[in-house]
Amino acid sequence: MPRSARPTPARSDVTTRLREAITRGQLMPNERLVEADLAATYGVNRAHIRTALAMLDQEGLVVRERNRGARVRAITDAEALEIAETRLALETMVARQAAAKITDTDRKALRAIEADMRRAVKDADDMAFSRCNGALHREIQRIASNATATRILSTLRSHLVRLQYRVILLPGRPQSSLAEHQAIVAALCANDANAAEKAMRRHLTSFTTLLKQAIDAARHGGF
Amino acid sequence: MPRSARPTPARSDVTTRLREAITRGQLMPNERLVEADLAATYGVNRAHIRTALAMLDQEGLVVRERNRGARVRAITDAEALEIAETRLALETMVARQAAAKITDTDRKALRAIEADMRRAVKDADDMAFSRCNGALHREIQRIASNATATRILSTLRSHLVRLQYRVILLPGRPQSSLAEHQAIVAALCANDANAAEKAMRRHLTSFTTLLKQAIDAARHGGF
DNA sequence: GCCGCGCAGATTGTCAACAATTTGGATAAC
DNA sequence: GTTATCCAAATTGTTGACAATCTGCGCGGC
Repeated sequence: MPRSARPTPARSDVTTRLREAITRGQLMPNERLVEADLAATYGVNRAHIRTALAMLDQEGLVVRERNRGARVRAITDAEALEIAETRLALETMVARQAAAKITDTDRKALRAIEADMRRAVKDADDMAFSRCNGALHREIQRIASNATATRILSTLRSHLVRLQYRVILLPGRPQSSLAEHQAIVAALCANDANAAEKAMRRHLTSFTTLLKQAIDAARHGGF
Repeated sequence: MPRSARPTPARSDVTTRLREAITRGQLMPNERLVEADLAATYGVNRAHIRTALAMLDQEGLVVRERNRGARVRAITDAEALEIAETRLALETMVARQAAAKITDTDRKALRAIEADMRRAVKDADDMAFSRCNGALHREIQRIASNATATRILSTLRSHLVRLQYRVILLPGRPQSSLAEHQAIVAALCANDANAAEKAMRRHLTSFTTLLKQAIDAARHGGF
């Protein structure tokens, strides 16, 4: 039987679609998530929305109060830093593990992404740079093949994506970030776990510091 | 109105009860979780069970296959090590943060738990020791007040509890574990972030190593 | 004996209706 | 003008029924 007119048009993962809507900022923090509305929007039953909200609650992207419904969880500045630091701790571990497991194929993949990233910096293409950034980190996680850490990092990232742009758009950030990434790639390709961990720590420390500055600037300046 | 005959007898968190049933081993790995049965067991509606299963799925404690229901997720040996290593990375960070924030009240609490632990070792009371162990780690997390890391660690722990006993019951383990914990407490009380991180790393590295040995022994020996 | 076929039971997926609760505003009292 | 009270609309919580799907078993053909 051809599935031309499929009965469930990708309705299986409303959770994914809702998650993306939140991380992309289409649903603003503290915005109420009315089950009936969401059901209508995504063309599914209220039960689907209900379980999706339960999962996103567990994931920390929404909060639910009994009889009061769900809202997009607004993360505080302090929490953003917590997340950035937790990410740092995990990604340094992942970098170390990746250095121990890397193969020639992996090296090629890393260098390809690095080349893309260099190009993006030269062209001053922030969007492309951001994509390469994500791709590189994900590739390192794939090499480390630590499913547990990868899963946790992906949920942490979903909380950070919105803030990330503030940092990337800082003047001179792409250049220094590129250098940091190159150091990471070099260490990984050399099988040097210590150097890889150190390079990743330096990279993410710098990210965290800049994030902190961006947050402070937002608080005092134009909020 | 008095709530003598309360309408919802703690039915609100079937999720918690299910989670505990799994972590305590009352529900075995790969055991099928039939919604109707669970609903009857816990005296709630199938919808409750359904959302509980969705959350525990997100948490990684159960797996669900479409139209085939949910089962308790069986974690592999490799995964157990992944989890232990991830835990190590997070708890070393937490130890560092706790050292930076510790107050006199916190110091007292830590020393009290340490005393309990010493007593448990002297009495060779493994259960009490295990409780103190958990209490100490939780207290350190509370001091660090990194909600993000604490949340992640609590789910990681839920995966490790069953394996934990294998390690604790090894001969001589309580004694060496006690010494490791004392080093951690001392470093924390001295506000020494570097020493605290180092002590925690040593402690959890030793735990991870023993866990690895226990796994290998189980594989080759009597499993 | 072995393999495919199909049926019945068990189980999950979907849905709509109803009950319970909250929320905002209108109304009345002061 | 302010506050308290109550009602109606909106929203979530709960339940049961039905449809879709899977699973195991018996039956028949070879």
